[in-house]
Amino acid sequence: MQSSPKRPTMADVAHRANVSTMTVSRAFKRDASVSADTRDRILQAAEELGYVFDSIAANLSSRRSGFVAVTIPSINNANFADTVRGMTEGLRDSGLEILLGFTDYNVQEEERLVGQLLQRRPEAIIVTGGRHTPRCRKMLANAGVPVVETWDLPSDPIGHVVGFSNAEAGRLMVDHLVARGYSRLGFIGGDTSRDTRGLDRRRGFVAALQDRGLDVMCVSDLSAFGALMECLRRGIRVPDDVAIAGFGAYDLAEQSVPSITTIDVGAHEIGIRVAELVLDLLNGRREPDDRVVVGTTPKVIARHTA
Amino acid sequence: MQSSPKRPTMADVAHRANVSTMTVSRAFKRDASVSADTRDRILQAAEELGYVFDSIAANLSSRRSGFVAVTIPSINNANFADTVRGMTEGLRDSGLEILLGFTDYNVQEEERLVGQLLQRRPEAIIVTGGRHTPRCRKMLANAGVPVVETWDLPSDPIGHVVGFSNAEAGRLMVDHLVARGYSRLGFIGGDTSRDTRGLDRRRGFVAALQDRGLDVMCVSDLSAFGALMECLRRGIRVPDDVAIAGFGAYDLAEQSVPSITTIDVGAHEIGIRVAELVLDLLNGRREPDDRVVVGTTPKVIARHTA
DNA sequence: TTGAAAGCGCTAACAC
DNA sequence: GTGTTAGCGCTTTCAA
Repeated sequence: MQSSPKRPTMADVAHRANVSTMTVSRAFKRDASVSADTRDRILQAAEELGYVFDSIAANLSSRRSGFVAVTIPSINNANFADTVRGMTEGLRDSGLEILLGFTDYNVQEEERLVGQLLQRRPEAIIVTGGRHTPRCRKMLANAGVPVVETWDLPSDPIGHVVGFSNAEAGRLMVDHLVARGYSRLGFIGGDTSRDTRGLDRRRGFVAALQDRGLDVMCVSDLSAFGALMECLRRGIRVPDDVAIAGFGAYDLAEQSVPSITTIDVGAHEIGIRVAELVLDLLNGRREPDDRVVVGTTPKVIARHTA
Repeated sequence: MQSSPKRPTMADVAHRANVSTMTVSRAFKRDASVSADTRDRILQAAEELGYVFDSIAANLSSRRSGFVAVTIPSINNANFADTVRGMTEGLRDSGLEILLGFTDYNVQEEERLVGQLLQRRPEAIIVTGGRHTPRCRKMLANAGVPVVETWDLPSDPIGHVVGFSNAEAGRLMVDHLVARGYSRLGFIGGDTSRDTRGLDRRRGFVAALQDRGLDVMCVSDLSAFGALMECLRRGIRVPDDVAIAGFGAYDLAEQSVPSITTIDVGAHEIGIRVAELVLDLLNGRREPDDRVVVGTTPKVIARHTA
């Protein structure tokens, strides 16, 4: 599958342009200390040879991979996708690429994934959530690069944090519902043992209910839409007979008729903030040792279902 | 940021376990030709030293990156996310990792991205769509690794193809609508110059209309939901006053009341098929030179809006 | 089953 | 502004 003979290397380009490989190397990283003339010759020689820069070799030599490793639970989730998009935007023009992995909401899988990602020598590693296996924590702590936990506010962070309290988000919604006069509240979702952030929101929700001595009835995440549609099918009036609130501020919740009351956690902004933090850390604008905790603030978006 | 002194290398592990680095290397890739006893010693030494395998060095030496490069237009799209998920599943246990990049529906950006990805020496490259800049086509054609175009059925493929005709998908929906007695059809979306697949669907749709001499009114993609909700707001009855059909078979379309007629293109299956193809190619189960075209078949899912 | 030697294709560090 | 030297940390290849 190799293009017939053998890929050209910098040495080939150097030879053709009558310079040393070092000069070729400089020309390719826009190092100012190459004369315009020389650079032109080099780039032309490279073009003629069909030379493609080999970053693996560059990475090994410079001991910089150019990667930021990122783990998210799933790619099929608009919230995490927004966060990754934020990171992508924030890292644009930094020369860093995102190496993305999916944990499938499973800490065992996360452990495996983190181990694998670290072998690629990322310059920073960003994980979703603050709960990990002991072995995973240890790997992260010993990685020797900045670690950022997101989408959570762990009490014992490994390194840096950009996120919010999921329990607090749950409480927030109870406050909202109670203020609207609802008194029999329930929670749909977040009961799988794997989505620990969903569980945290449920806990916060239930705890807030208990504080008030209220009953339980119905609230959810994306499933709010499913619940709403089911109510329509059954002729249950929303929000008159029952209120429904979601979580995540999906586009869908806004479009929906009636539009769905939800919590916006600023998923995209989390990504942006993470990127800023990582760049500050990597460029020495921030000391690696001062642990940064960026608390983002979930907000209730009051709409028509609650 | 380095763990104080210096990361341990294979040589350190070898030294501690009283073997050569070569034996350590073998132990780490579960090479059978290492005695169980020796391997145990090595793994223990590695554990004690906190050794982390450096795949960059391994990649350079073996000239295998372990990467499959993948470009998709956006991470915020359930369809492409499904495809990536399919690939992830299909490549699990193959030792290959996905290096994902986003083009933002922009062929210029795709060109830049492909250039960047190729520098990482992927073992195969998978791109979304069959339209690329000339320079991008050239890079792909000369990459020296399998190239797969997806989500399209280009007339002049670069390498392999796993996809479907977007124009055909457009026609399919016209057939469906006409069969249901609708005669004034329109198309919402696919008019940005960048989403060429959306445009193709529109073309197929319009071409099919012209074949029948019909008027134009309203059809869409995810926007079908938006259109539907707007109709509800205005008291327009769907599908009595107007029919609405979407594209992509999002969960939302099924949940929605009324549920939305749509086209399922088997996004997840595309990912699975791509992974199979790539593995066949890489393992020599298939000749790299026989161009494979896997045509997937979009299907209309008739529901309540049309 | 194990080891020695020779790189992989770049860049750091230092000359000039 | 450009070149030389010496690796980066692994694996390939060949021997034993």
